Amino acid sequence: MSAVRLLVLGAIVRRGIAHGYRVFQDITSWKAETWTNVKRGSIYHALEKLESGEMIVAEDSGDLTKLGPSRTEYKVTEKGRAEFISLLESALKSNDFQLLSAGIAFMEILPRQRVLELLEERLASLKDVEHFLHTLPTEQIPSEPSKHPELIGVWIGYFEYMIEATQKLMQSIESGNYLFLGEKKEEGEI
Amino acid sequence: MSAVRLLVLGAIVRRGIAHGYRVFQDITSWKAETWTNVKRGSIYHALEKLESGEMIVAEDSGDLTKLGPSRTEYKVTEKGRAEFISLLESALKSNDFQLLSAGIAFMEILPRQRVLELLEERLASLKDVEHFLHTLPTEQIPSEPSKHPELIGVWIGYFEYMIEATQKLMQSIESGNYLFLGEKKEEGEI
DNA sequence: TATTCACTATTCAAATTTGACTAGTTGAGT
DNA sequence: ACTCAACTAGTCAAATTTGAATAGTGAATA
Repeated sequence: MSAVRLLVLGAIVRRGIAHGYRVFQDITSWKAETWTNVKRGSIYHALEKLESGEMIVAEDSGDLTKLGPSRTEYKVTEKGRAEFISLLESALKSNDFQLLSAGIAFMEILPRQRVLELLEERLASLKDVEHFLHTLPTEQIPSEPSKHPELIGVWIGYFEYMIEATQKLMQSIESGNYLFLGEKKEEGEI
Repeated sequence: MSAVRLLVLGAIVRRGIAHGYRVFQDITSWKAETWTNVKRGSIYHALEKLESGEMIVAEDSGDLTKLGPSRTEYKVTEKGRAEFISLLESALKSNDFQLLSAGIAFMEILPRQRVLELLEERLASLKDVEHFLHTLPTEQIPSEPSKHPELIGVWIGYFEYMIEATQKLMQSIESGNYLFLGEKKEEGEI
């Protein structure tokens, strides 16, 4: 599963209400050319699919006074919000980096403890893959691509980095950074 | 561009001749569940596209004696080989990790010096992105996803790792590992 | 020997992604 | 006033990806 639905739902959730081009603008402004590469077309398609699945509804009212080309504004339904939470949770568990990125972007929508649980799951899965990669045989003059030391090496390094990054993220969350669901600014003790 | 065409062409190049399922088997055996995630359907589609573009040709002869369901065997044409080289070169330049992986898998098909040039280009591009990421503002309580310190941080770390991995790879190639195009086993000096 | 399971091999429809196109609005310069 | 470029907003066809369906063969087993 790609990150498009998660990003689109998240963009509308943040705004409360939004039309396609606004969602596109928001997402591309977040992306920084790197962690997202969502095209306009995919966004409009996702909006159609989400609408037909009753995750979002088109709002006719809104600023009819506004200028510019006509547009359709959408709001997220209850069902859509549930879907958003579900996508967000699997993004944080997934070991796909694009999904993790989107997950981090929206993680404060979940309770702190829940995020830590999900990242713990992710960590376990990353470690499994890393371990598996270490079991693969390599050959100095590789007889087939899967045995290329550089290929295996670069992937082991990647998973090592992902493990480290996940642990650092968890520590940062554990140490009280950011405001998660149900938390208030300026807390003293508790 | 995805890695499918590169992988399919590469798989046929390695075999000299191959049918779709063989290509699928080879690719999935290389992948180790991690660096490729190519589905059967995509391979057959790629074969059709490559055939219609005259990158490969179907061979009717071959082992007619072989058992099992009927199949179509393909060979790579001159044009296809040129395309393969071109895809391989852009894969090694690209800062997409999937493409780099496929590029590494086949890199010995190019001359050593050429691979180093391509990786040098990749390195420059990675450094540009890393520098760009450092210019992005962050906020401790992020007002929008793009300003999330964890998000930016995790991506900076990722590019740092990619830069490091590319440099290590280049050093390994420079130090004489592997046999590239035009090189022979068991060389003494020169 | 009939059944079931696993493997080989391909095809196809449906979902998704991409990139190009249309079209209205605003603002800057001439 | 006129033109041109840039931005806003959306649509659409074509390309690609996905996952399920089909179908043949061999091997095991009850």
